[in-house]
Amino acid sequence: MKLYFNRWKVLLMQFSKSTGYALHAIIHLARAERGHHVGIKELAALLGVSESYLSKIMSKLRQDGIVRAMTGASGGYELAKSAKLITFFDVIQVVEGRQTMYECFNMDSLQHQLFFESEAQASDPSEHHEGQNCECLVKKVMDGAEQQMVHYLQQHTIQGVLDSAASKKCTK
Amino acid sequence: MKLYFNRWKVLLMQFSKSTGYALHAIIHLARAERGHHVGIKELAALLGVSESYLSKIMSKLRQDGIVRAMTGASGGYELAKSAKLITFFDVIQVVEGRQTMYECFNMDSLQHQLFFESEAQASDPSEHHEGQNCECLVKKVMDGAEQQMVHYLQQHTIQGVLDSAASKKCTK
DNA sequence: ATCTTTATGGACCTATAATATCCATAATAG
DNA sequence: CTATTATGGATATTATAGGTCCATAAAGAT
Ligand code: SF4
Ligand code: SF4
Repeated sequence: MKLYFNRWKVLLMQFSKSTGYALHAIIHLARAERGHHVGIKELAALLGVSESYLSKIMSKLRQDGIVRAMTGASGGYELAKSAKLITFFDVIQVVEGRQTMYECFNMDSLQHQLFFESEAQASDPSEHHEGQNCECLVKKVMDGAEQQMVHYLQQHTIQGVLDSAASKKCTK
Repeated sequence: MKLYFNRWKVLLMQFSKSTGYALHAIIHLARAERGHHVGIKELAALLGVSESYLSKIMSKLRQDGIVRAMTGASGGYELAKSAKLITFFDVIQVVEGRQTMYECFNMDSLQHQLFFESEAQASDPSEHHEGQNCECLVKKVMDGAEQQMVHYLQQHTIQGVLDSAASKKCTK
């Protein structure tokens, strides 16, 4: 029972499950008391994911300075800095990477060259991407869209979510 | 030569190449004269992609009312509406789908329930997602971020890019 | 010192989405 | 009727997401 192109199971352009795991793990750490280490066992059980897999994600978070880890008995993870200083973007970036969301698929394509034909006679086409003053508008719009999202994610911290949750209390 | 987890080739959260193809194809159609049909051969050659593959994408664009198609000799594609009325979002949505970018990975997880523990004693947990007034803040931030991007993409039309390209002329 | 607990990182595996090709069929102009 | 062009089904290929297993290292407890 495979799904074919016309019935395309379009799932693209989604955050990975790993991002969800990372966010929820961080939030749990933020709720723990200062100085207390939370083990991978506890985290994995909480999120309903295997310890092996989650440990890979936690390890990346450690390498990026979001959390601290300690081995040995009564070891585990804790936040490396205040939850006020950890934005959604920080966490997401660790898992999803740092490339731009839209990459030009073919700079050698005929159309790409046509896009710069206006005054491409004088200089060589590849040079046009260096200077900031002469950028392709397609790419510009796509990058602009990404920036909108990034900016929003940079403005929302883990602490912010905790605070709102505490104060709001789901007013029904 | 495989890449392993620690060297994760993080490419996630990117627009697909298909989106690039779709956008560039639409732009080419917008530049063509009114009433003229552009064949898949021309488009595929222009973008440097196979005719078979591009035709799938064009077919989806047709189903969504972005372009019109005509079979037979001197057939091909043309825009179904003015380029002023086609936003980046319209095109992207066809290829990338319509789901939200962040999907909750596990509503049965212990943490999800903890998040709603505040007043979850009275009613059942699954009901909390129905009402708009009591939404999870993690999900809310993620959806908010998506909305920022979507809104931006909805404000930029294909015609807008063509106009800017014509007027600006890469002022060096 | 030795044992136990816990994180780390390498190698491997599997499922699925993204990308691509081939071909039979339908529709249209001339 | 014929040449041309889009359509859609079936299939193949490749890359990535998602997940497992195990040997090793580090740190606390005995
Ligand atoms: S988006 Fe612009 S710069 Fe990128 S390939 Fe297309 S025409 Fe070239
Ligand atoms: S993001 Fe919120 S609603 Fe979604 S699974 Fe996590 S706690 Fe539940």
